[in-house]
Amino acid sequence: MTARRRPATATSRKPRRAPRPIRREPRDGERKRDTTRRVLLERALALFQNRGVEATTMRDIARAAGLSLGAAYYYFPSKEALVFAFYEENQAAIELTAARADGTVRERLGRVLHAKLDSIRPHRAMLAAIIQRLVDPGDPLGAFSTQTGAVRQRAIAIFARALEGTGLPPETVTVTAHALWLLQLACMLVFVHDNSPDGARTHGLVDDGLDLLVPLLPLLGTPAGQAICERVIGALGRAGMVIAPAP
Amino acid sequence: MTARRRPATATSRKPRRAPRPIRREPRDGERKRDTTRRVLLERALALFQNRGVEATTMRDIARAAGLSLGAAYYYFPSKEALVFAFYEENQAAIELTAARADGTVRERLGRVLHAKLDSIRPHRAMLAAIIQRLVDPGDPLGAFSTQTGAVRQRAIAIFARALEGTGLPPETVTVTAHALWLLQLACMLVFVHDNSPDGARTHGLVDDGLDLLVPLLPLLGTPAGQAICERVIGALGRAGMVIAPAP
DNA sequence: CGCATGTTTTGAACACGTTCAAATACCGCC
DNA sequence: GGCGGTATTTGAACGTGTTCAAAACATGCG
Repeated sequence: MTARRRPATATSRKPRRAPRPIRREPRDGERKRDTTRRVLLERALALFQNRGVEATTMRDIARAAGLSLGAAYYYFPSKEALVFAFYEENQAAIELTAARADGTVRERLGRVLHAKLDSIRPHRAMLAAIIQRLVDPGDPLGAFSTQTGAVRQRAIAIFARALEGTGLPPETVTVTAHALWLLQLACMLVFVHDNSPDGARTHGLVDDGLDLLVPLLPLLGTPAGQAICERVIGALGRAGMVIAPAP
Repeated sequence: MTARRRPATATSRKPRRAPRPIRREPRDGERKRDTTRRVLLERALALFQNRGVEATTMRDIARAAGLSLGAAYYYFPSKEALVFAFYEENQAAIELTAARADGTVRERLGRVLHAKLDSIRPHRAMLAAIIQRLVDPGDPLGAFSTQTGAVRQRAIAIFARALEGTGLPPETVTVTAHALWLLQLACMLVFVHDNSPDGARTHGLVDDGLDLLVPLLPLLGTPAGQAICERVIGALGRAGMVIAPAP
């Protein structure tokens, strides 16, 4: 599969060879360090998308960026860190496209969820390799960790904004936004392994789910619905989970 | 973390050494093959629980069972396979303890969920390492895969039996049992990283959740509830997911 | 320039999961 | 016992992610 290597002669200290010269053109006012880092990340994401995360080795990435293996680790402490960089980039991109506030609640929620799916479609193969970690509460790169808290809060805020037309009290909106974010995570889980054309099956599931859930939203404004929200917040609080309002 | 090894002298072809003699006493009417397999599994699970899955190497397992590395792979094709063996054992154990049919629906469901948590408590450290794979639909060892289908169906059947007193139509019971199984998976996800004494937080969450949900179950019997069930089944069907009735 | 100090780069070494050809044990049959 | 075939066992080798001491480069200062 790879080149055969010689029996590793234990003590073969050669003098350093001259490094291969690969262009890494800097951008405006960019430090050399930042240029190298950016190029490394670009090549890594390209490889991830072409071959998948698992199949891309750190040696591949380093070679594609014209660096040695160790240099790659100098800029990113682990392969995961490169993956997380993608995660952040994706969330920033979606905030730009899906945050419009016109239309009905149903339309706005549909736009957010469909946009999310569309934005990750090119990276499905890649996400399939890491989504397992996303849903692991113990993983520092997981969607629930404190490290990714900022990204998560921004994502939840988008749902909260989409709920603005409902007239529900703020606390209820916050709870519902959290629930919708969880729903989105579940949709991603399904989408990543959906091999129907354009992921039509998952998109259809999103629409069916929203058609079912959105008409029920006003019920959360009734006394009974409020009581349920209170109890959910109470139960989660007792379990040590804090539902923070969106900023 | 592990012992440092010497510089790996590259070309040290020694003749075969005599194998270390470690007792593997057979049980009644057991083939030698089965004895070795059983001992290997026992030692592996013990190591998993003491040190966690990640920290336990296949070399450790082989050594603990008095085998060489290759021999371990002769019996189990991968480390995962050893983990899956635990999964099956655990499910078989819980079926014995949690399948009693007396008490109210609330009591029966509580018994099933609490028993599940109790049964995995000794293995929390171990599950923390594999639960990520459990929730990955693409993983052959995941809870959703066809390979684990038999175990999953048995687990869902337990919930269906616990719902018998509700008087809901069979189809509704089936849907609800699937939903409860999903809920159980979520509880496991929480439980695995719950460091409160005896996992009290998660157990409390289970009770709070059931207190909230069980009183709503009769609503599923109303025409509106029936309609929702129909639509859920329809949506899942269009998405290519089949809800199979328990046997 | 010479030298020191910090930044970047290098590749060998490490432990891991897994594979495999070969060696050894086992067992029925003569 | 000896023979032949199967079952089991062995450990070196492979490719992987990651670490690390040292080398190479950059920059500031006399």
